[in-house]
Amino acid sequence: MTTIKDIAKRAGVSISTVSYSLNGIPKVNPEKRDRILALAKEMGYYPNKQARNLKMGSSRRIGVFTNELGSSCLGAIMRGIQEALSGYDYDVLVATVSRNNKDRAYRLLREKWLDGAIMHNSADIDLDLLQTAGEICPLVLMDREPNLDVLGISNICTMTIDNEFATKELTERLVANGRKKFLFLGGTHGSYDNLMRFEAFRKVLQGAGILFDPSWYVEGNFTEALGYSQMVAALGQGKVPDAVVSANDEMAIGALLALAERGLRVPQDVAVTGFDDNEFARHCAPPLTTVFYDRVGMGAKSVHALMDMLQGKNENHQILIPTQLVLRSSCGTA
Amino acid sequence: MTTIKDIAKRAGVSISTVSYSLNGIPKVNPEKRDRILALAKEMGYYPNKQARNLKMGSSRRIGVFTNELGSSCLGAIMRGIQEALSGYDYDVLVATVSRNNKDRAYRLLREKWLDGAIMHNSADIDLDLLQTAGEICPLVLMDREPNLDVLGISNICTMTIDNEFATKELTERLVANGRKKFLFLGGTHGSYDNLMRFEAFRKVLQGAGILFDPSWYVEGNFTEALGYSQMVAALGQGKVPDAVVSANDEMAIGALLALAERGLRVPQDVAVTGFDDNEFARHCAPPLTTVFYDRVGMGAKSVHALMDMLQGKNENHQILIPTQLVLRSSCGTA
DNA sequence: AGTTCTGCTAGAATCGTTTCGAGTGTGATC
DNA sequence: GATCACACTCGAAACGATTCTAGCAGAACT
Repeated sequence: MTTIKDIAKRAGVSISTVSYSLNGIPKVNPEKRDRILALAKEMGYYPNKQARNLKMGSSRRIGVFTNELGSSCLGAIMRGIQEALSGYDYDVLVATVSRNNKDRAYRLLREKWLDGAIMHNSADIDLDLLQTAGEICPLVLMDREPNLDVLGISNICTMTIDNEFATKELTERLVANGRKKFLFLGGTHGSYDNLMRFEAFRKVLQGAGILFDPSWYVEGNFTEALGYSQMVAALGQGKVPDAVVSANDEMAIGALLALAERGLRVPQDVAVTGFDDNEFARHCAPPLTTVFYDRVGMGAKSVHALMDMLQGKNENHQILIPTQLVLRSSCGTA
Repeated sequence: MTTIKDIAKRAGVSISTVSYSLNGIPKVNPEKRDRILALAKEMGYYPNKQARNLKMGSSRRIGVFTNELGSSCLGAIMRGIQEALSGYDYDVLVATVSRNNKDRAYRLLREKWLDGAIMHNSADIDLDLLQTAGEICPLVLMDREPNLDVLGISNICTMTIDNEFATKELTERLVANGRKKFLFLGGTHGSYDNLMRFEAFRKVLQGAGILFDPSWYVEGNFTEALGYSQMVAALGQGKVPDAVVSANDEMAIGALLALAERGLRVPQDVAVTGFDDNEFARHCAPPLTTVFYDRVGMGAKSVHALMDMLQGKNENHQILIPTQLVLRSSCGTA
């Protein structure tokens, strides 16, 4: 590691002169500055960010917290984050946080001097952790109720998918298609997305004068496995719908499997829809009608929101991510 | 930010005493130490890692470099990395590196004081970047030729999938199934994985006395789109195989689409295989025979390898990731 | 000639830690 | 009573940077 001191010694000047030269502060004799710059290059000098940040009181680092690192969804978001961040001189620290390892998350937040953080799938993150986080640095919250101001947390942006519009569009389509017996395959209890999707769904049915039996809401956890088993259970109880609206794609896939096993044809007998437009939605049998939203864009937007907040702009901003209905054969109206 | 100084002042002791107490160094009067610890807690003290690391000369941070952040494959690896890392007190910095943004990668490496780095998809990373990286910190290289010692790079582990075994198993199965006219759907030129897979494939055919026309190797780039278009092109040129071996799942899916469009039945007319056991391999029509390997485990192993190297153990170790054939209906022998 | 201004440079303090070396007071030993 | 070990504590120097303050030339003014 060559340091600023080494350069100063070799150049026969003081460290302040070197620092000024390196930072382009126009105090130094241009000739001398060029000599120092050349020397720095020759000696392979790279500034020690650790020291620099300590002195400057910022870390130029943002954190990304999530509880489901493996998901392709986060992958896309991360890509967006990275791409957007390459414009600013920041880097990214990634950490998983779940209910189990809260203290680790706390420690991370306080020790690492994050300049900002993006919380993904934050519905699963404890409120007091959020509060703590919000006190430390600006935050972008994904998939979380957008009315956090109640808690007195400032310095926060929320970013949510336009679940309402998407589900409305989707459900109306099914209604127009003549479907009458709806089954809703719900996600994890407490999930904001799930709640919003179900609410919008219910409202459309209500508006259309279609009776929805609450027992036809079956609760899954966003996984294919539970989508399958809950669908099997429902069919076993004689709940044979002509439309299954699933809170996400994975569960919809599970439902497709269960329906196929029972000999029910999709979409002739039952229409099935998902949400997310996952990689396999296009490829399953039959291809799944679902809702797309730009995840890479979400990542990028979250970065820009964070950077805005770091500059004192646009606090408590609420970002709504637009959606797009992707019609495929599983819903029978493609 | 409460600092060690604040605590010292409030406790009426010197900062060194506080530091000793906080670090459990048994020099301090136990009573006083407890008092200081309590005070630290009360004041909400968290050590500033930035300062600590500067003093200690390490960052307790590893970097993960990749060129394809969005992939679900990396997602799983990241999960493994995080899980394994939670045992050590390290955190993770993620960066994308491609041929285009080399300087950024260089800067990152030199400025961030990484204690180690994991290079994913490193086949796409320039050699001199690797060399630089290797000089700075220990490295784990994924998907890269395992004979780097030639270059005089030390402090490196490589981690590769057992492409040879997997492809051998797969191809032999197809041969035993009576397939004769093979088409190989290759991945990006220069990819280590692709090369190894093709080599193993060719060897099996040779051993079985089956002639392989080199023009029946069609080059894709691991994407579904090119898998599709290359398959269409091949069929258009009259290359109608009875088995398509694809270097990965995505291209295999593309091929499935192309074959279906031509009215060729899978697996009756054509057997199709993939590689990776992606999320959708199970769900496509027909379900895809492919090769599974434990990506979460790869992440974890890479961390352990890195930690070993940090302790001066097991340099230049080569890790082979075992594979598992996943038989589904697309190959006709399930 | 004396003063002020300007351009450049050096020194020192600082960020929040760790840790060495030196210093204190106490009790045990010679 | 002097010596010494011991337990404890403190001050100060680092780590590698930034930046304030002050100083020193020489030029330009009165």
